[in-house]
Amino acid sequence: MSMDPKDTNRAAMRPALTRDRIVEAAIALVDESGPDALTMRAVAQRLGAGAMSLYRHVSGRDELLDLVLAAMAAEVVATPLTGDWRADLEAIARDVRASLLKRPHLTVLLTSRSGRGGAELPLLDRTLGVLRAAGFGRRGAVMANHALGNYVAGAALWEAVGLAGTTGAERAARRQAAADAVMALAPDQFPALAWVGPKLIAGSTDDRFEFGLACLLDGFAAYLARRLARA
Amino acid sequence: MSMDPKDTNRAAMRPALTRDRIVEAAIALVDESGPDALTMRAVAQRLGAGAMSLYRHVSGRDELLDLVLAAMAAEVVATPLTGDWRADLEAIARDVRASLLKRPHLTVLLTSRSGRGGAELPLLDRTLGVLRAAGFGRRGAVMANHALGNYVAGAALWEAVGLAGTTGAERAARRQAAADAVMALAPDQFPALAWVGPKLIAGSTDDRFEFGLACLLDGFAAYLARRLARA
DNA sequence: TCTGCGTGCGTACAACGTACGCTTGCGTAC
DNA sequence: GTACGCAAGCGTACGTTGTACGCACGCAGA
Repeated sequence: MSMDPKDTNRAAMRPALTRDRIVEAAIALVDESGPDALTMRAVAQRLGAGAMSLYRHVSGRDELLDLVLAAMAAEVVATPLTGDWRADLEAIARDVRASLLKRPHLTVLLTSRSGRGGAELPLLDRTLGVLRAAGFGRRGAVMANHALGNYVAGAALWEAVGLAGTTGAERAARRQAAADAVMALAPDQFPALAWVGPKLIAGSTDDRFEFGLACLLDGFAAYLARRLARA
Repeated sequence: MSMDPKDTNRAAMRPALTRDRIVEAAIALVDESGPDALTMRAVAQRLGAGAMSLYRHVSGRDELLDLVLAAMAAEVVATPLTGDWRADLEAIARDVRASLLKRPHLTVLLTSRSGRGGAELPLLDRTLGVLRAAGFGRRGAVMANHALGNYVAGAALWEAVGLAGTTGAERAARRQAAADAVMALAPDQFPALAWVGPKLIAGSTDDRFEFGLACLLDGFAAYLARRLARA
């Protein structure tokens, strides 16, 4: 009797709860329904489980968020390095940005949370390695890493916040509305804004990202040149 | 009887509720007790009022957050411009960073929220004006503005998250703990990390900010030089 | 004096995170 | 076969949150 397959009165006929399955469900939930949807009850329901069952595998909502962050960090692709430091740093920056923008809701959710888990350590090591090979000293490498990280994080966060309205059409409409609002301002109050005019929303966000990245790397190159000249 | 000063059975003997007073109380609350303390009930209590009274002046928590954001943006000091574009951009970047770091809790709270109010327009106009005078074209000015904004926002956010543990002593301890954790890693797993070693936390955050800022502005200068050469 | 009407607030409700303790089924010792 | 222990799952309950609803009061105009 105990082996009777009909004995499914328990909801036990399901893949069993694990940390990984919980994290996966949480990510899917946020992807579909936005950051506010990440509640313990919703995650549990998605797994066909009761809310309190999650606490057998996760110490609480906070830890779940940390695990989600770690899972995202682990997903950052590791483009093979070429040996050209500039190309390598560009690749790293683009990969990280792409990973963050793939899940804008989570990006917004997670930027207000430090790296409590060490999930970003491989990325950090990669970046520092490239900087070292490029000729940076220890101090310079640390500072350059921070500069690059700050820029990429800031850009991705800004874009992710703007992507909160999910659909592409809605995003375009919002951009246009913002531009119209700016255009409607008194030109004498904001002369520079009036000067740029519609160009304020011209160009893709990709282009903007690349511009800033190029400027930053130009700065790195200049620093390296000065450093080399001193030696 | 109605004019009897003893008629204070109502709690009406208080400065009266206004949007401004509510926003002010909210900011003070977050400053003192962290982002989680910003609840409608807590704000009301700080004003000696009932929770629902706030809703006469503010449509809800969301609008209150927007108002707080606007108040912070309005607080950014406007250092007089010198005419030297590089010095002016540096001053703007430092002012914004300083304003954000003055209230790290609020910075964390607000970065996940786009500028729904137009409070940052004066700043935007200022920056674009400097870029225009520096010789940027419309498109270039917009991109440079974004690059600078992304960097400053990213740096300030990152620092603000780290500053969540309020006291200076606690911050230092946390930094040291993080460094120790990194040092304890297997050097063969993270060779570049082992290479930088204790330098990972050397230097002030101010220095790091200045380094990235200088690199970015070097990149701007290079762009301007190329642009001038083409013309 | 009567009639609004804006301001403040008390109550109530749904949703949240989660502490506590019960049930249930399996692995092992006798 | 029987008893036991243990871990996984979950039901209930509590405190806290944002806020909808409607009442009470004091002052303006008739």
